[in-house]
Amino acid sequence: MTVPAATSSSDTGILHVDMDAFFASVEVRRRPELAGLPVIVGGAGNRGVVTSATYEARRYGVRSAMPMSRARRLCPKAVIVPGNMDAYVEVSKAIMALFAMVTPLVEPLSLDEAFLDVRGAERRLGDPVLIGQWLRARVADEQGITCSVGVAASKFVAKLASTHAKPDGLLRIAPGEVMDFLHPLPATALWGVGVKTEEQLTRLGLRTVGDIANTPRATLIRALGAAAGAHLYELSWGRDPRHVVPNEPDRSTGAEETFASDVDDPVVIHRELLRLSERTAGGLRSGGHVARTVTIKVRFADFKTITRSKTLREATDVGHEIYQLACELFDGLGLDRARIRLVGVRAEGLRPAGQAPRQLVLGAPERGWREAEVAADAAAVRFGRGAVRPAALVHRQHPGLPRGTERPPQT
DNA sequence: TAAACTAGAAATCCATTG
DNA sequence: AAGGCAATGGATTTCTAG
Repeated sequence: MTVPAATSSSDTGILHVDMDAFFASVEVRRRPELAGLPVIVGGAGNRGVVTSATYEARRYGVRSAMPMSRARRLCPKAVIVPGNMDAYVEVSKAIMALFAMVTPLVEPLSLDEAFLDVRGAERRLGDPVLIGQWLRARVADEQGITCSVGVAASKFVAKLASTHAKPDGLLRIAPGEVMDFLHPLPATALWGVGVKTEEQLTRLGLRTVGDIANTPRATLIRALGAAAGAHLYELSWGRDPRHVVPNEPDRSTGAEETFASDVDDPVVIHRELLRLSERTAGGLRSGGHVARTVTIKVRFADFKTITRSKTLREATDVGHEIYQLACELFDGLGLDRARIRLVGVRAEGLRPAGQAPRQLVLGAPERGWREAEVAADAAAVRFGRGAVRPAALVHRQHPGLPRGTERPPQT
């Protein structure tokens, strides 16, 4: 990688920092005997997908989000390891702390990547390229993993640059180089262009970013909708006014789970809804939030997926209230032992807890639940998760028995 | 063919309200 | 009085990304 000495990079103050093959890299660092091998992180069960893969595995065509069965066929000698989310969160905290040393203007996109606006740090730390190299060295030293950095004047060019630099590289795109860099790229390189948008673009005969740039705005808006059309047109000319915004508040939190095998027993479904509701409520409480809208998601055996939601007048962070609502929504579907692959529970319309004090209605059925759940939160901190849980969830989880096959306790 | 999980944004449809 | 309209909030789906 080269850093042109004569160029000032002070006009490109946005960095995109992205760990290389993050989960897989952390696994390799934890288990050095895996170094140099094709390693795949993902659900080991028969229904898992690839979460992350080392470059050795990618050479065989393994990609993240790929069904594990397919990945195994592509690369039979790959070492498949289950994820250790706690370990990834820990590394994530460390790198985010490193970013914070550079600037308060850090916008995390996920556990392993973030935008940094370093325009205010130049006097103190040097130009953006220097800062990028410093970050890469520190991440390598302290975490034993590599990362890549894109440097540009805007967020989306910085992101494309880091992708281009991978693995273990840094790329700066100067303002004068943006068009030459951008226009030959396939349209799918643009943020927001996925499978469906690509189909639309192909229908219009548009393959590259340059093709989009040379298409009338109105045509794009007609084909893609107001927001996406205008957005893509602007991006294709290298225009991206979005700022680096730290700490966007959460808008929703939730949990979903795919059964090890399809379930048609409503009792099992309800029990799962309870578990997911408790987890969702725990997420609300740990974030200091309450929510007004509860959404359930049901995916059937044929992969058809529906959602149903309901909005409360009073926001809540109580698992049992969420569970009640989730059950109402599920029962309202009127299913007759349909084969279900996945259920999920989400809480939306988040607001800070304590803003609107909960009215305690004497004799209301949910009275006391919140207190019980807060106590359970505290016990979980002291004794570990699962120390306290609803009775309906106690007789669970025989090790080795696939989820979804156990019978409900007879009443 | 086999398809996790978490999340945000936008589009569409619908009902209510003024 | 009737009808239309905009604004708003909610429900649902769809698309995208890591």
